Amino acid sequence: MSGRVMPLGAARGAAVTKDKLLDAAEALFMEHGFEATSLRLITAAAGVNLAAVNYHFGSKEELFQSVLTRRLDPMNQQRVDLLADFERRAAPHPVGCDKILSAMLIPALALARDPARGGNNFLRLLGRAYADPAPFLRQFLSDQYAVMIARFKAAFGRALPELPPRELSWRLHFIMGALSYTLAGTDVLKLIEELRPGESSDDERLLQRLAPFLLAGLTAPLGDLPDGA
Amino acid sequence: MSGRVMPLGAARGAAVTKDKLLDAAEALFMEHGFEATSLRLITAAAGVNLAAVNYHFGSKEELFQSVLTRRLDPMNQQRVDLLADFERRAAPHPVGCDKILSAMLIPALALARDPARGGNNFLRLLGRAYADPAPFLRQFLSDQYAVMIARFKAAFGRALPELPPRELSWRLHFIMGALSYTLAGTDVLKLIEELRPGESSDDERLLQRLAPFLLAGLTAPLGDLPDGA
DNA sequence: ATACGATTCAAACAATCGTTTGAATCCGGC
DNA sequence: GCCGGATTCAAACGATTGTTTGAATCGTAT
Repeated sequence: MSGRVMPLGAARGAAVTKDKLLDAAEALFMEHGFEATSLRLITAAAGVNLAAVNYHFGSKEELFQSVLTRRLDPMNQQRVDLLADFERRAAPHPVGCDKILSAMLIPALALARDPARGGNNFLRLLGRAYADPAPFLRQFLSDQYAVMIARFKAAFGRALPELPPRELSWRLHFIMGALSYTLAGTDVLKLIEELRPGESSDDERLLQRLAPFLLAGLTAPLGDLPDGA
Repeated sequence: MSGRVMPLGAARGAAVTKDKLLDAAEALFMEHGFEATSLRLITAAAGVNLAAVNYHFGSKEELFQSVLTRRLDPMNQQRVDLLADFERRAAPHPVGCDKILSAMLIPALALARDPARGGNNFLRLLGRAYADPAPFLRQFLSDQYAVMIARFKAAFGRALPELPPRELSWRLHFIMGALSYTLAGTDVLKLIEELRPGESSDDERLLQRLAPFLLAGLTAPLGDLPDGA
C-alpha cells in the first residue's frame, strides 16, 4: 500500500493473501449476504488467518467495499470509455440511443460472462448491494456511480432532445432497475418458465432480449395513464 | 390462532402484541435489513417482552415471513381480482396489454401510497427481500408469487399472441425488475437528478411514467442486437 | 550473521445474537 | 370465590460475532 520502503517478498506474500481474501469474500458474500457471512468463514475459505482481514483491510466493511471496487471500478470505466468511443466516431452528430444503451450493457454483460472476474456471482452480489440500506453501502455506491450516471444522462439528453430531463431521469432509473434485477439473477421469477433450459452461452441472447425492451421503453411516447376500473 | 377454546380477553391481548410486533418489525427490518435487526431492538420498539417473538411467531424467520404476508397476500389478491374484473368486462375479447399492466401496477401503487399499511417502507423491504439469497426467503417469495405470476403470464400471452412464450417470460422478468427496483426506492440513483423535488403525491405521476415505459418495452418488436464497437 | 519491518499466528477480548426456561401474571368460565 | 389455560416477564443459556493483542515467523538489507 504505502509506496515507501517495502520488501518485495513480503509485499508479494501480502498481495496473494489479499487476493485470496477478496476471492473468498466475493463468493461468500454473494452466497449468504454481507451480515450473514462471518469473517471466520471467509478466512477459513481463503486459507488465511482470521486477523488477516483487519490487518489488510481494516474492517469487514472495508473488505466488502474492496470486493465491490475491484470489479465495479473497471466496469464503469469501460462504460464511459465505450461511450466516448461511440461519440468520437459519430463525429459532430449525437450518438444514437441504441449505441448509448450498448455502452451501458456491454461491459456489464462482459463482466457477467467472465468467470475469472466473478462472473454472474459478482453481479448477484451487486444486485444485493443495490437494495441494502446500510449507510456505508449507499454512500459507497453513490460515489462509484456518480460520474458514470452523469455521463450517460448527458449523452441520452443529446440523443433525445425532445424528452424532458425529469422524464429522462425516471427512465434511466427504470433501466437501471431492470438491468440490475436481471443481472442479479434472483430466481424469484424463475418459475415464470424454465428460463435458460440449458442453452450454452445465453448472455448474448440475454442482451438481444434486454436491449430492445429497454430501448423501446426509453423512446416510448409520453403517455397518459390508462386508469384502471 | 387455534379456533378451539380461547379466552377472548387473552386473545385480544395477544392480538395487539402480535400487531405491535409486526409494525415494529416491519419498520426496523426495512431500515436495517433482516440479519442486522435484532429481536431485542424489535421487542423494545414494540414495547413487549423479548420472548414474545418466539412465543407468538416461533422464530425470527417466521416473524419476517409474517411481516411480508400481511401486506403481500392482500396485494397479490387485489392484482388477480383486478385482472379478473378486466377480463370479465372485456367480454370474449382478450384484455389489452395496458389494462393487464394496470392490474399489476395499481395495487402495488395503492399499497405504496397507504401509510397505514406500511407505505413505501414496506415495498423497500420487499425490494430487499427480492435480492436476498436466504433460502427460506426465496422459497417463501416463490410460493407467494406463483399463482399471480402464472395468472398474468397467461393474460399477457392472450394479449400478445405473436410474442414467443419465452420472450414473454423474459419481458415479464424485466418488468418485475424495473417495478421492484422503482418501488423499493433505493436512492442509489437519486443523484441522477432531484427526483421528486417536493411534488405532493407523485405516486400517480410515477405510474404515469412507469406504465408507458413498461408498456413500450413489453410490446417492443423482436430486435437484433446492435453490437458495439 | 544480525537487525528490522512486514506479515502471520493462536488466543482471548467484550459484546451481542436467537432461543429457552420457569415462575409470575392476567382474565374468563364455573 | 377459585381454577386453568393463555400470556407476559426477568434471567440465563450457549453460541457466535468483529476486533484486538502480543508473540512468533518470514524475508530482506545491512
